[in-house]
Amino acid sequence: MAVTDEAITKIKDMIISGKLSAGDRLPPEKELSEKLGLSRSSLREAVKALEIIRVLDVRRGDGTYVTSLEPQLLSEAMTFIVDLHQDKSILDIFAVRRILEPAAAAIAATRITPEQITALRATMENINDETSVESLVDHDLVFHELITAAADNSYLASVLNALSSSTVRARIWRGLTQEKAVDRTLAEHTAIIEALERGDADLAKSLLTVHISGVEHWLRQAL
Amino acid sequence: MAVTDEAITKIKDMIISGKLSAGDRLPPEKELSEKLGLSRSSLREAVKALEIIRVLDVRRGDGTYVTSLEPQLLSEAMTFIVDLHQDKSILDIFAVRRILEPAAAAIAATRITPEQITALRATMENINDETSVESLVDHDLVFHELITAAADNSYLASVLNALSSSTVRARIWRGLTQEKAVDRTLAEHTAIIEALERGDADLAKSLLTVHISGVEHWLRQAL
DNA sequence: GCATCATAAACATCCGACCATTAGACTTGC
DNA sequence: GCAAGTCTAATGGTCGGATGTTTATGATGC
Repeated sequence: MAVTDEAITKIKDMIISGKLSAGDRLPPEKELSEKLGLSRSSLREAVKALEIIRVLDVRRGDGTYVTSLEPQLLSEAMTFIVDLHQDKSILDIFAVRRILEPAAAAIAATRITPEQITALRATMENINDETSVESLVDHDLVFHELITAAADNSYLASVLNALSSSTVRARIWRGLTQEKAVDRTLAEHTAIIEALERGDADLAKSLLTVHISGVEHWLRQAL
Repeated sequence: MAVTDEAITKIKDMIISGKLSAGDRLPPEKELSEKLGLSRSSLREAVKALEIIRVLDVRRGDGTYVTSLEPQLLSEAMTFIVDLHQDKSILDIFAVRRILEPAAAAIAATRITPEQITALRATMENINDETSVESLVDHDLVFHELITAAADNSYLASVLNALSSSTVRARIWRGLTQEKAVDRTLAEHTAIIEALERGDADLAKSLLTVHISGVEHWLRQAL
């Protein structure tokens, strides 16, 4: 194994074993490189790799720290990866979403707060036929993130958010607007909000399944 | 943004835009660094970061290539990340598994092949009270991977495999053996195989839910 | 045709220098 | 005493080049 990979493994192990905890500061690059027995250049490659997957947080002029390792950071790292995979088999990704998101909605229905309902309704305002694709994507992102957030499981939210990154959504919404399917999508969103508000987990789950399947169906014929 | 991060973004964009496709070879480090306007050292940090998330494949003495970007590679990258998160909220991770794996089993029940059934049974052989924890973990890994593989959705399998990495499993099995719960776990595995063999999707789904919930329950009281 | 070897290309590693930024100590002025 | 500004040491960011190691490839000889 290359020295850089060894360094990555060593740092990873230090975190898993608890020698390094969330928020801890690593020794300066020069010192750590000597300790691990490699050059600063090679160590920096290792640190950069761990930085991109949100394990380390490098602050210039200050030092390098272990991130909070919160689930949300998993989402960022996963999104980066999924963005690169999306063209390969977007339908497979959608199939996973179709499993997770209805389940998330069912959980959300049992514990969503009035404030979250209000926030959901807010995503529906000021949307009409002239709304730009970018704006539609933004609202759609917030809508679905609010639902997954209401399910109160950060990992569930992370995986879902990564699987439906804004890059993926953008391409889909572009298609939806061309197909004049925006109205239908918004109507489904409205129905979902109402089900959540009534605490009807079963209906919310089914509505989400229908909602996602609809987009999936459009995708299937568009490809 | 630092030059290294710019390089990461540029390479990523080249892949997303299609200028670089799976299997393509990148220009030599020296040439690419000049093209992107940064030093070779900095470029190498970018390449290393993309290598660890399985986007680039660096072959010493040969060159650097874009990986196949197959879903399985997503799993490797995700596993690396999840390993670092596991202590934070393993119960949340289990909750996601409890959603995904029963759904995967239901799909698997409709399309599993006799060969896959045979392979599943094979994971049950030679297991008894003296079997080491490491061996139990291995068999358990194969058992669940076979089910997710039978569902025939690489992304579903990738996410599931990452969420139940061997590191996570190892700790759980250590607990299970202490609790003398190995027999029960194996009995549940047997029941799942039979349901899959009969093509009973509904039962397979429920059995998986029960199976995972059982472990979840043990975990909840152990923590 | 096949095995062996020589060569060049490409990545791996290291070193040392210098730049840019930051946190924190310090000074200043009130 | 306190607030604002300043200075400095620590730390990461970037670079260029030198050298080692591995691999692919073509030449060579049989």
